[in-house]
Amino acid sequence: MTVTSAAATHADTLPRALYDFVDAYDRAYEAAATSQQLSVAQVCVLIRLDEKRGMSSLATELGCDASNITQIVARLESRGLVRREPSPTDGRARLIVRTADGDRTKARFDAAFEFARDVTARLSAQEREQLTSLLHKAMGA
Amino acid sequence: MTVTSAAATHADTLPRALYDFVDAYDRAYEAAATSQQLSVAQVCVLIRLDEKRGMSSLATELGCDASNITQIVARLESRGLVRREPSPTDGRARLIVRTADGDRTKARFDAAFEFARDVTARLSAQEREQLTSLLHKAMGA
DNA sequence: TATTGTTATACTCTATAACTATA
DNA sequence: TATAGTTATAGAGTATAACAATA
Repeated sequence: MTVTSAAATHADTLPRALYDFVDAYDRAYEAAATSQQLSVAQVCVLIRLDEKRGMSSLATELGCDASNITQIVARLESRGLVRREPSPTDGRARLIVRTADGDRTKARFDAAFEFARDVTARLSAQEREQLTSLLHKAMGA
Repeated sequence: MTVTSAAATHADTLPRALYDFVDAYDRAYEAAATSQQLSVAQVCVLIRLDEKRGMSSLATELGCDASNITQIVARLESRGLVRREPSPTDGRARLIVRTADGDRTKARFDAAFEFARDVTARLSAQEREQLTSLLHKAMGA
């Protein structure tokens, strides 16, 4: 998804601000992934491996098919960023583990994704609190 | 589905709220596209055709390669949602035009994308103004 | 020479269906 | 029977490179 937050006359409406903000976020996220030669999908898996876990758990959380996870994990594994271990409790399952190399790559991704830090830096403590609260409310939290 | 997704825990920090909000927005956007049998990329092109325009202009705005646009437009054209016209002023260029059917499909997409309307409905007038303003500031506007 | 757009190619994401091994 | 994961397959997005036609 992509957009131009063009300086439209007075596109000062909330829907437009939402669109532009999400677009900026998504672009920054993808750029950070690309900086580590990763796709967004690969990052989505990599960052969810702070603890070892099974594929079906990942598929559920990411809202995609299990066969999808198989392929993404296979690519991450071929690059040495994760590895598969047999589950000690379930003979069918495999646990995905992020390797030390994967840890370093994730850390570099985090460092490259400056967007959230920029947002934080541009707002006062009170504004940050306000924004956090408004976003929760906007989502129906 | 896209693997761009969300998570389960609920930390009250701004970075986390940003991530969750963008994830919710992206998922809703994709669902609206899917409801019209469109990909997100196809929607991105379709909604930018309120006026006829060339491919390179679209490629620049969307931040992708021109060959990419060629393919997306070809798929939209094969479904009758857009058509290509020769440019009257530049023999190399083609102008992309959204057809009447494309107009209707875009309108149905807009109707299906309820996210922004939901956000609006959940906030008071003052909160909407606050959020709009905070998002602009957060982006460095 | 530079630009507009296309074609060919290759890789990735994604879902569906069929399959295995295990529960 | 149901679940965890894989394989095969196919459609779509994406970029790069090479190309044609025009500016």
